[in-house]
Amino acid sequence: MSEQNKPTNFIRQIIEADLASGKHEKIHTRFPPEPNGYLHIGHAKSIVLNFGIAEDYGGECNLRFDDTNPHKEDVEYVEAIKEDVRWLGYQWSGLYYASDYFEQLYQFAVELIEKGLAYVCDLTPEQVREYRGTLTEPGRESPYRNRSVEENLDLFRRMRAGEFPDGSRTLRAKIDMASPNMNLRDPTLYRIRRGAIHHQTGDEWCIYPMYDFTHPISDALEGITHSLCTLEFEDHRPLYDWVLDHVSAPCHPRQIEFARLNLEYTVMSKRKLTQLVEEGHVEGWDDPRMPTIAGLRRRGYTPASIRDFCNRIGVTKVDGTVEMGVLEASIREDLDRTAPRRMAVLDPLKVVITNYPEGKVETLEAPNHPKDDAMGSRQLKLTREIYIDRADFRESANKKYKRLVLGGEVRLRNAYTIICDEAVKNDQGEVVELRCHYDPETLGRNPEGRKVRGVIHWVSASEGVEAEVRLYDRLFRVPNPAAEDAPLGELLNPDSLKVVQAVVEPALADAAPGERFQFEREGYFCRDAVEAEQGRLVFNRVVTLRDSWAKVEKKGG
RNA sequence: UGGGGUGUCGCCAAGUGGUUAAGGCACCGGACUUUGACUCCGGCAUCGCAGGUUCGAAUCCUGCCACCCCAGCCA
Repeated sequence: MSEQNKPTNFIRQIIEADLASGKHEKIHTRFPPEPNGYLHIGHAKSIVLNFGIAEDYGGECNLRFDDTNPHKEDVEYVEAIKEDVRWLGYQWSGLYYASDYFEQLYQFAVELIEKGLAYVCDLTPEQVREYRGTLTEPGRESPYRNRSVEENLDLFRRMRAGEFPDGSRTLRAKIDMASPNMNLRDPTLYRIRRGAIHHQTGDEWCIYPMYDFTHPISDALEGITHSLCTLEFEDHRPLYDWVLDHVSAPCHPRQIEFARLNLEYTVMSKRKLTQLVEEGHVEGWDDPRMPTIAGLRRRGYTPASIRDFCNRIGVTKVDGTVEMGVLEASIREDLDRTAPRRMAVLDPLKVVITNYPEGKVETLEAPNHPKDDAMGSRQLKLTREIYIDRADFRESANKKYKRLVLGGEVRLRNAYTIICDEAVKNDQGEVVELRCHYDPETLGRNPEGRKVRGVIHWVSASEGVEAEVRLYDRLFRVPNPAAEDAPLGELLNPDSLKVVQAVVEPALADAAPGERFQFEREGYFCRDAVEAEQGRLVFNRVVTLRDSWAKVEKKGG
């Protein structure tokens, strides 16, 4: 897989330069999710970047939960996130929580107060907003801005002691209310959250530090060398640096921003993903149509394919949108190499092979992979009655159609050729059964004097096994749902899931949960692990095969 | 109308004054084929616009234009 090709990007170039110049001997990165939701493919980009750099430069990467807002967070998410990171194939050097640093953070805040660089402000949230000014007008200084160090120290201590109600006071940095950068207009450092039970620290604290104060210090305490985050934090970098410049932190990591991932035909924001789940448009966070790691996993994506995808799309500061085709190409490339082949008929049409003895069951050997003998083979069962896919028969067609037509001949994959003699119809004129005869001389060799161009898949009617197959497609009908005005629910692709009752070859009956196959001529499928717990045989379509016939057909083939 | 960013093929993305402007995905031809798959061969851009500097510019300068982000006691 193209995964071996070492990625290069502007961040890696910075790191290589820092290593070459001796600025750093060892690189230390971190992946810092807030445990307030499930990870998605956009997080995978960050994970592959951070852990990939640590791997490639002999450094380390921490997993750190940015848990400074107890209102939104939960242990359920920390466990899910750990599982997802591991599943993607990474092992963190250190597992930390920003909440591990609450006491140290408090002391650093005290240090700022003592330096006259932070103050307790009694403005209400509404007043703070008014005082902040606008994008084009400077803000005004808070009337509490010049309290004495002693008073600030006292008030901050009492904030911690729980003496003041939520929203009544904050600790603010004293920077510049006229700064063109809004983040520098005396940003909030601490707020009061009295009733909150934090998932790690319980009720030990009733004041909580803000991201802008917590993040640089957490990075510094862990000895992070390069703090990689997304573009929307570019404006926060001056504040990140201000904090570290004014506090006695052990080091000063460098924040570097890159563009977050946008993928066509899906959404990535936590709010919208939550909406999909809560409004019942999908069955849950692990619905195979979701761009979550859990969803992709259940769909049948491999960790390697996701890593490969992340390396293919690169890392830059350009705010772009990647086509689904790239993700699909990654999983196809992986599964083409690794998935055993099987036959499954998704839209069964019965075929009676009239010259095949009734009751006979012939065992045929079929390779698991056309190009990899090491993958072995499995047994097929041929009988007088079989199923083929409806789409593989037409009463008549032009020469571009290579499948079965009335009077025509086609090869049954891994078996004999058959010639169609009759199409039996019901009262509505629909074809309900085909009567064909086979050529016993064509097993493993071509018939004399004629060329059979088509090959179709099939399954024995009596030996085949019934299975539910879920055909997934893109969740939305528009490339960029987030940019539309209409409610999310109206932008969904009505065909994002089609459930069919299929007949699959016997070997598929004991597929392991999560096991992946190529259903020949159809696509890649994976046995649904959740349904497997109930003993149900359900397959999810990971992705279709590339289909050049569909293009020919569309053009009038 | 303030500040911070970004503009190279349909999509992603190399490129860091002298290269025929990498590569991947997609697309279009063709070969092969017991998967209309895979594989293979071939095709596919003058770099947002306009000026300027230079023997030479996607790369430097100037001026425009377009798009993204910022006014949470969210991250």
